[in-house]
This record gives sequence, C-alpha cells and structure tokens, in this order.
Amino acid sequence: MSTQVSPKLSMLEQFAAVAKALSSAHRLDLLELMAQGERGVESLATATGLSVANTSQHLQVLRRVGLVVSRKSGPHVLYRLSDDDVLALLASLRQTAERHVAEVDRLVRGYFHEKDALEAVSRDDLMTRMKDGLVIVLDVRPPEEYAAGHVPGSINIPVKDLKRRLNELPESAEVVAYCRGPYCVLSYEAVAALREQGRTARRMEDGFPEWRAAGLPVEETAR
Amino acid sequence: MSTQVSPKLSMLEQFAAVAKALSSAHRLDLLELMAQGERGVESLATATGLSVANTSQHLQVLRRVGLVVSRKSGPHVLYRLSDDDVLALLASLRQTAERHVAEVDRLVRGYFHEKDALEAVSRDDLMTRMKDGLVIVLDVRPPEEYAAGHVPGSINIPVKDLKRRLNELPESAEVVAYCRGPYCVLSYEAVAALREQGRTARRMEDGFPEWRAAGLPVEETAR
DNA sequence: GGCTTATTAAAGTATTTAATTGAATGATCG
DNA sequence: CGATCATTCAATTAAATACTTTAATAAGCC
Repeated sequence: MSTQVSPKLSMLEQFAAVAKALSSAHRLDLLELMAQGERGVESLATATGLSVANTSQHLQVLRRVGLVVSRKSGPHVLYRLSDDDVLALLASLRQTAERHVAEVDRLVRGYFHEKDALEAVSRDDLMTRMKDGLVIVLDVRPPEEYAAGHVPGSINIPVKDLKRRLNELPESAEVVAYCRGPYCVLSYEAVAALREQGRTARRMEDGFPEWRAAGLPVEETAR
Repeated sequence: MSTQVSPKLSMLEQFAAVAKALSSAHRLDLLELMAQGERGVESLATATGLSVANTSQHLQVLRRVGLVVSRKSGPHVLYRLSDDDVLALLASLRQTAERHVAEVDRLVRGYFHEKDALEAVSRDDLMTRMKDGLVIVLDVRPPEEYAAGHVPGSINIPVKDLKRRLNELPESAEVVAYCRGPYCVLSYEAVAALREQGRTARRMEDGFPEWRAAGLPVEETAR
C-alpha cells in the first residue's frame, strides 16, 4: 500500500502523455489523414509536406501512446488509427475548441465564408435521398483517399479538377459534396465553385470518417 | 481566396493548443479538482501541492484556451470549468488512454486491486435504492469539495477519518461510496476499509462531476 | 489615502521538444 | 547472396516550456 509516487499522478501522467501527442498541429494533420484510411509513411509525408524522417518520428509519437497502430505490407509500413475511440477523442477536442477558443470561431467565420449559408445535409437525410436517386454524391478528396473507402455510389473529383471535369456530374440532380471532416475546406470550395456554375449544391455534414464511424455503408476500390 | 498560411493548419494549431493545455499531469489534476466545484487559487495550490504562483500560471494556461473561466469574489479569484464539454473531453481522453495505453492498464490492475471485485453501482441504480432507503451514500472527498456540491442525503467522511468516525454510519444498510471520478482512489480505499470492518460496501461508478453532468439532483451546503 | 491580502507579471535557469542530417536496419527481389 | 528500397535510429541545433524567485498590481478595509 505504499504510495510514494502517488498513483493518481502516474495515472494523470499517462493521460497527459496522450494529450501531449495530440498537441502538435502536424500530428493532428496526420491523424486526420489516417482517419480517411490506412496509409504509408511516404504518402503521409508528401500529403503533409513533412520530411519522411520527421513524419516517421511523429508517427512513432502517436504509436507510443496507442493512438495509431502500424503493420508491414511488403516493404511498406502502413499506419492507421487504432480505434474509433480516437475519432471520438478528436471530435471532442474539436468541439471544445470550437466552443471556447475565440480564435477558432474567427477562423470558421472568416475562412468558411457564410458557413450557415452553405447549410449541411445530415448523413441520414443523404442516405434517404440517395436511395430515391435525388442527389449526386461528390467526393472531393484525393483519389488515394477515395480508394481507401468512400460513400457508395459517390463520384470522385478532387476539387482542383472540378471545373475541368464538370461534365461528369449529371445536371439532373442536386450535388452533395463531402471531404475529410468538419473543417476540411475542400467541400466548401466545391460547393462554392458549383454554385458559381449555376448548379444546386450543398455539403454533407462532417466528412467520410464520421460516415464510416456511424456504421453507414462503405465502398472500397479494389487495388 | 489566398491561403498562404493554410487555414487548415491554423485551425489545427488551435486544437493543438487545447491539447497542449491538457498535456500536463498537474493541469489535469487541477481540472479534476475544479470539476468538483469552483475553487480559489490558494485552495487549489494546497490541494495539488504546487506553489501558488505556479498554480496561477497553470490556471492561466487553462484559461487561455477556454477550458476554465474565473470570476472575482471579494479578494479571491475563483476558477471553474467553463462547460460540461470539458468534462466530456476529459472523459474521452481517459477512455482512449485506458483502452490503448498498456501502462494505464497496469496501474489500474496494480493499484485499484481487484477492480472488478469492487463492482460499481450505477448512478441510476443508486437513485432507485436511495429512494427506497436501502443504501447509505458516503462521500469520501474533503469537506470543501463536499460543500461545493454533493449527492443529496450523502454523508461526508473523508477517507482518512473513516475508521474513527465509523459510528456515524448506520449499520442497517449497505454503504455506497463515491469520490472525484473514475480514477479517484479514495472510494476504493473506503470500500476496502469498510469491508475490513465487516460492513457491506460498494463504489458508485465514476464520481461526483459525472453525477452532476448526468443532470441528477445536487445538494449544496450554504456557506 | 495608506495598509493588508491575494493574485498576476517578469526574469532567470534547467529541461524538453521539433526538425534536419546522415547512417543503420531489415525486408524483398533479382 | 548481395543490391535496393522504405523506414527508423542517432546526433545535433534551435526553439519552447516548466518551475522558482522576486516584484508589481489590484481590490478591499480601516
């Protein structure tokens, strides 16, 4: 029953270690990418603009506290979130920050122009309308992430190719765009671009990881 | 539409700042104490064993990211959690750590001996049994925290005084003990001590902040 | 208005942390 | 069985953080 180094503190130190792993924008960026699906080190490095060695180190920080797990596949090491718990933790962090940090509010208002004007479609609504053939679902993420999993029946056009490939989207129905998550700007930009072209378009709430975490159907492209 | 300093990164930096504020065991300790109720700087300093100046600095780190708010009352400054969001975030952090950090598991098993043997009573069960007069509810936190809010009808005996004040607990009913939260050792110790004395005793799940957050009735001692 | 008390600010020192570079590991494939 | 590739390790440097001590502020009280 000796308690020299208070067990409470050692426990809190473990919690603190997890929080510390989350306390870097680059690591949060990596986590958001991995939330889209399993990915290799080099691919994560180019997506984030970090060096490979640096990326590897960040990934190990995340692995050490159990936020991600890795496995080898041929010569590559693939990383993914260890659990949906991690998504929940990230969502909780976002929500708290959104509610309490004035700066986040400013960014949301400033960059995500007229956020409320681009009113989001809920996942459930989208499911219903999809079944009825009333909407076209547009996935604006990079092809790599689309391949790792996407909303069934969605069309993948990265936002930068949107103008060029507009003809791939039937004009018959409203377009609902989605991307990585609640703060992913891509879907906002897509909606803005589509409206400029006179199309009817809205965003889906949140993004693909939340869709999958909600237990909704997911389609994968065979590799 | 210029995006020199990617808005995504600035957003992530805000989230990272919140995580960083959580990345210190001492600050988590302070948060757990404030989860019991509003408290002054000096009182928090003595409870955590930190110097007053250091405590003040930690509190400001927490305030800067909006996790706590403060107000003046006479000569004192009182701090409290800004929102139940914060409780949810802490719970999420705990859950992730518990599930993924082997060390936490080791600590839980090692210190909280036979955790499962001391099976916890759920809040709802406790409510029902309380109404039927079947249990005595024991609050083992320090009187200060008890005064700031407690389960109605509970008896406050800090765990260190338990043996001495055993006679204050009627022998007629089972005792259910609670303290600060899921990892607060006090209630485990209380249950162990009571069982040693031949009493029937169990823990309540989690602790007082979770009780309050669940919207259950709370009693305050007038000051 | 000055005095007391509680809190915060500032400055200094010791530790940590992030990123870069270059070398080492370890598996796969010819 | 060695060559090649992806990844990790190790060492370095620069920047950031935690805690202490000492000084300043601000509010209440006589």
